[in-house]
Amino acid sequence: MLPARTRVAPSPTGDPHVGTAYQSLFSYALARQTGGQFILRMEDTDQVRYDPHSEQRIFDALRWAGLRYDEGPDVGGPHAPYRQSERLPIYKAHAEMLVAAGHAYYCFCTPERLAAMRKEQEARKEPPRYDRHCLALPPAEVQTRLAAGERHVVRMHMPDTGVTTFTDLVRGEISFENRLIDDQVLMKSDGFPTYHLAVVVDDHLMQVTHIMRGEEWISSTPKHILLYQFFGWDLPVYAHTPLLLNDDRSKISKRKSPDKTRLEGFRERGFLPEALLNFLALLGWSHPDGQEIFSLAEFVRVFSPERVLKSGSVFDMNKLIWMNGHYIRTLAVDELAERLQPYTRYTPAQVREVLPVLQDRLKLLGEFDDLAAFFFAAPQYDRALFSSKQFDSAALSTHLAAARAWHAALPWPWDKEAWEAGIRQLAEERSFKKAGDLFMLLRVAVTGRKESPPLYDTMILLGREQTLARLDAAHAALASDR
RNA sequence: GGCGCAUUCGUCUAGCGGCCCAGGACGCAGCCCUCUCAAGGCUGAGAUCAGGGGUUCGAAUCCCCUAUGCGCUACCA
Repeated sequence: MLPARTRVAPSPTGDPHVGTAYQSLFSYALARQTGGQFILRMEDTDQVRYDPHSEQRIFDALRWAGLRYDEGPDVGGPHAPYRQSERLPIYKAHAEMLVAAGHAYYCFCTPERLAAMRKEQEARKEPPRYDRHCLALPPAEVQTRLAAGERHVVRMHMPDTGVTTFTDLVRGEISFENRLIDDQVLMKSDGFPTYHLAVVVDDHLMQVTHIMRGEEWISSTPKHILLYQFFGWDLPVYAHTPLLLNDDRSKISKRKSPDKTRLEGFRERGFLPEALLNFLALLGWSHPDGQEIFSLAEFVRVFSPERVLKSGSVFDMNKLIWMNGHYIRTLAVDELAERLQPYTRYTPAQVREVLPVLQDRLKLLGEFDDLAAFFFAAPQYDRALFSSKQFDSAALSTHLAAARAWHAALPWPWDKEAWEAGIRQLAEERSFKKAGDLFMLLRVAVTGRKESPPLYDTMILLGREQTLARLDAAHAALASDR
């Protein structure tokens, strides 16, 4: 395959969106596997929704995800600028070319007239579309109104006949009747282009060969194709990917899925970018061998647009969390410790020390401190955790004292086999119904929790002094609570 | 309303005419391991392949119709 030039074109309108990473993933893979380039372009043509901080956050989010782009606003490239707001003269010139050729026209209709028109159309059960009021204006009048500086837009003059057909790489042939397509606004009255003009002009000028985008764009594609034809340009290849869905199967949205849409949210909670990317890849594509776990490099190698899925996928947070845990388990301790640094208040040495017993229990990096806390600070005992069906707190208290004395007498370093045998024997001597009950008593005493890594490992990590101190503290807590 | 796209276990999917009375993954249940929680291993429940017509010796797979869902229908992308 010839080198593909692909692009992702987010709008800097707020929080970096998961869809940007999702779309980037496929475009990135296609560019990389063909030895082409992947481009980032800022579609900042909406002055109303524009957020000045958004752009930098998008750069950071893509960098975090590991989706390196070859050209973009912050890295430059042969087709700069990569920010649409800095390309206004280009769009203006192209819009004028279209007008000159009769493929577009000036429109002076006010928002009020447009609104009234739509209302009427709706009342008559007609599809809402522009009535071409300004197409009929005499050229002389257009010139005088333009010269007078009257507010206006440029509209695309759609053909009244014919069918626009294109072959989508993932869905096959798709056709639209030209006469049913509205006369799309190309240039807004504020001098900015709309998406439709800007995307076509830029994709052509930037020599984009493959356009991969969400399926919500399918119905806009004929407008874009017609523009290519009006300009006399070669068409790019289109491939529309399935949508990411909310649990109710509607297009994923911040309002319905606040925990799934913000890219920064995934980072904050401690998802590994490789897990997120792997998961997203599976939402829009399937591996030819049915493999579910694969790296970005592997994805780049085996990706093919033909295997892109056709229907939208519900974003299953549960599975992502599972996958994140899986990736965490595959990491070497040193590597994991490093990755935990932004998420923990503990030192790298501390993290490395306890990680071996915590790694299998970690699903999100952000949960590490909660899991590790008892290693580094004496627990605050929750009296309820000590409750036993068999013993009252007085009895529990004496058992703890006995266990403490037994540990104190055990030669350090404690041997695992000897230690465990000792605990079991002690449980029997103190007439515990199950040895496990004694283990649990000690677990709560040592960790302040009912779930923890294996007791022996935990005590060894804590050390003799700290273990004895906690047994004392628990004993005191139980004794004072009467 | 119009146009478009889609439709296999709860969810993500495999399947491109016979190997499928449908396989895998997450989740769920049980068992094993086990001092708890995880991790891991095993087993199981779970889909009349949206419905109806065709085509064919044979259809989840091809064709048509219907239904449903979703997307678009802005001087937002």
